[in-house]
Amino acid sequence: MKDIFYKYMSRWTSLNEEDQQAIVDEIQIDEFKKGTVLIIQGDTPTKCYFILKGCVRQYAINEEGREVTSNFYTEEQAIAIFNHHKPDKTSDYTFTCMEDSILVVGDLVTEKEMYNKHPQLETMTRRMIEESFSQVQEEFAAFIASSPEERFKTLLMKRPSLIDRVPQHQLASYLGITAESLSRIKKRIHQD
Amino acid sequence: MKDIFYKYMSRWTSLNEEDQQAIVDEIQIDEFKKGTVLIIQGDTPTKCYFILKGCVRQYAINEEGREVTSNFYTEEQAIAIFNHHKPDKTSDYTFTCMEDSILVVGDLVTEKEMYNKHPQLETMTRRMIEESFSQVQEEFAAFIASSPEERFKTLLMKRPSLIDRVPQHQLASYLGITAESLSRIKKRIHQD
DNA sequence: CTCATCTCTTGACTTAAGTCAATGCACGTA
DNA sequence: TACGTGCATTGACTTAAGTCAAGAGATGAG
Repeated sequence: MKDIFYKYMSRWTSLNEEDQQAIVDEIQIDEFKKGTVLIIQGDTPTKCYFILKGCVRQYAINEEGREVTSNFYTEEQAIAIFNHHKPDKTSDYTFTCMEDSILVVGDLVTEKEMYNKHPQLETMTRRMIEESFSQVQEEFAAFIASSPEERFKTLLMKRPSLIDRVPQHQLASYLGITAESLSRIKKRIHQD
Repeated sequence: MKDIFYKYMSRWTSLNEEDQQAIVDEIQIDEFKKGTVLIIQGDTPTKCYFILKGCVRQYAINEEGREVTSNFYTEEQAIAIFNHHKPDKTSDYTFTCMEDSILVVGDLVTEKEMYNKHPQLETMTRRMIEESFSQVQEEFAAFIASSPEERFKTLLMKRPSLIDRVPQHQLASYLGITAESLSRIKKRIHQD
């Protein structure tokens, strides 16, 4: 499992193998059962996560008490929650495992120590964050410009595995439509 | 004008005043006329920008030849475009000044030198990027969960100055609806 | 001043998404 | 096995967003 993280990290840094291995040796990897709640909406998270295997859903309960899914994280994605600019530092979202998962667990409290200990780690994470940020910006721009049917088609193209891994009504929520509408869109598409 | 940037920067770093001033002394500030194109879709940008005064629109021409607006940047916002993960490093968007603007201009080529010269600069930019990223994630999640009317209301609440500064049909595009629909939504709201 | 261009509103009409409800199927637990 | 729960589909109906087009007003250039 650590190989996966090692390989992933190699994309981001010019650390020599020794330093890179030192970082990898220090990371904590845990297994979580399907249904595990990693972070609860309203709580202040002390951990961050990187997915080696599995799928994690990000959702919130809105003012009407309904669940609204805002993201699914899968293999080789970091669950990037930055809340230190918020006064109370609480998370607006709940994160749960949609299936048995294996995650790298980072400690937000000792984050700074890690940066001091491995000076190039900050460059690495900055670049990782930049890519994630860039991708989210692109996805957001595409979402704005798309109809619900186009959004579903994009999902089929870019993240087909989600279809098998998460319930359709949650996918619908993630696409900003109702489960009924998604059902109809699927029917329409399969007739084409 | 440099005061604005200095004050903004103070939020992000524990640099002493001297170091901070050194960075501020080094930055380049330019004025741009309304209509100036900063970055053209398809080109490879060599500059990045931070807005001291003014408004910049991000848009793309889609496959049907229509303009789709995906963001407006206003005072104290960085135009954060990270494309080094793309093979050809080109920008998917065009950026134009919606009004006369004053911008901090950063050079992407000498970026690394700046980080080496001011070691804490990287921490500062990482934290700035983290906040921007967090905000975009929140906006994206809210967008997904909202109806067009709710999106407009949110815009009224969070960024009211955009109403006076950009044409309504571009606002509509940014909200993912047609100009006609936005007109109708405004009418509906003003009757309430 | 005239004219062209751009922007916004509005009406008529269409389309698709939302709401409510019912049905059937799959799965997990006792 | 029976039952409860969760999920997906479907129908009836409503609502709102999209499309097309026209009209009016504002602005800038010649």
